Amino acid sequence: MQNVFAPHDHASCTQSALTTFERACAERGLRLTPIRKRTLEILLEGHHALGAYDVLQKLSDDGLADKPPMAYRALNFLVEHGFAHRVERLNAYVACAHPDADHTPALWICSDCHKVAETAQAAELGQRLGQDGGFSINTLTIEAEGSCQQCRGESSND
Amino acid sequence: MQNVFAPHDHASCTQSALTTFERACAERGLRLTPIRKRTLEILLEGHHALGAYDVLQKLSDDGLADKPPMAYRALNFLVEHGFAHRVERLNAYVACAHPDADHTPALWICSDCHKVAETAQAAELGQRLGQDGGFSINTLTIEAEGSCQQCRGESSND
DNA sequence: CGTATAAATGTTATGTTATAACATATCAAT
DNA sequence: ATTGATATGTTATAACATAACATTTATACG
Repeated sequence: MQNVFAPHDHASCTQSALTTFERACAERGLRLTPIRKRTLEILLEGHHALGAYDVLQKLSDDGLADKPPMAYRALNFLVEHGFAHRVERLNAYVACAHPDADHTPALWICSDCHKVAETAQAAELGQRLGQDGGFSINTLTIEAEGSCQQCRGESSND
Repeated sequence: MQNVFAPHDHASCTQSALTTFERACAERGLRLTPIRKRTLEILLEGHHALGAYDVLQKLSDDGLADKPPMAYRALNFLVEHGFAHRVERLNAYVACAHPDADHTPALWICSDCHKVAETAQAAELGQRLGQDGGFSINTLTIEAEGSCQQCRGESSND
C-alpha cells in the first residue's frame, strides 16, 4: 500500500505528482491550464478527498474560478486523465497517488483521519469476480471505509 | 452470480423476497409499516436501481408519502437491515437479491439494460486487499459498471 | 385499562452536489 | 489571418439529501 496514512515527506510527494502531471500533459497533448493545475495542487495539499464546492471555494480565493461548472470541468479533466479519482462514497475527489500507472484503484478511506489512500491491484480482481457471471467490466469502483493502522495505534492522525 | 440479468420467474422472485422480508421483520422485531413494505415492493418491481425521488413519486401515487424525508427514511431502513442496497455510483437504491445472507455485496450495473445484479463474495476479498496496509474495513463498496452477458448477446434487454 | 415512552410519520425549510445550455475567449494548425 | 477545436464564463436549474421540530402511532408495563 502506497501509505499516505504514514508520515512522509509531503512536499516531495506533491512535487513529484505535479511533475508527473506536467510531463504527462506535454506527452499526451493535454492543455495544462491554470485552473487545472491549481485544482490538482489543491487536491495535493493533503491526502484528503475534497468536494467540488470545497475546491471551488479555493479556486475562487485565488480568483481562478467562481462558478460550479468551472470546478467540475477541472475535476472531470483530472479524473478522465487519471490525475485524480472520484470517491463515490464521499461524492468527493482525491489526487491520484501514482498517476503514471494505468490502473483501477481501490480506495481506502479512514473515517478517523479522513485521509484516502490508494492501491492499484483492483483490476484483475474485478475481472475474476465478474467472470463467472459473464459480466464485462468497463469501470470498477472499490472503496473501503474503516480505520488506518496509524489511527488505530494513536488517538488521532488528522 | 444470482443472475437477475437472465430471464427468470420474476413474480416468484419478488414474492420470495417479500416473504423473507416479512419473516425477518417478525423475527427481529422490526416494524414492517406500509411505507416500508411498499418501498420494498417498488424496488422489487424490477432489478433496477431507483433514485429516492423515483421511489417517492411512486409512494406519492399510492398516497403513502409525499416528502423527501419519508422516502429516505424508508430506504435507509431497508438498507440498514439488509433488504436493499445503495448503489453509490448511481446515487440510487436496489432491492437486495438475497436478503437472508449476511453479506457485503458486489454490485454489477449493466449500462445497457440498467439492471443491477449482486454477488456476495466480496467481504473476504476486501479483507485480503486491506491486509498488507493494515487497514481495518468497516464497510466495503464494490461496484462494476459494464455490460451483462445477455446484453452483449442481444441488441437490448431492458 | 391507561399512561409513559419509544418509534415512526408528517412538515417546513434548506443544504449539498451536479449539469444543461448557450455565449465568449483562447489556442493551434494551416 | 482564418478557421476549427478546446476551454472558460455565465445563467439557471436539476437532482440528491438532511436538519429540526411537530404530531401520531405502537408497545410496554404498572
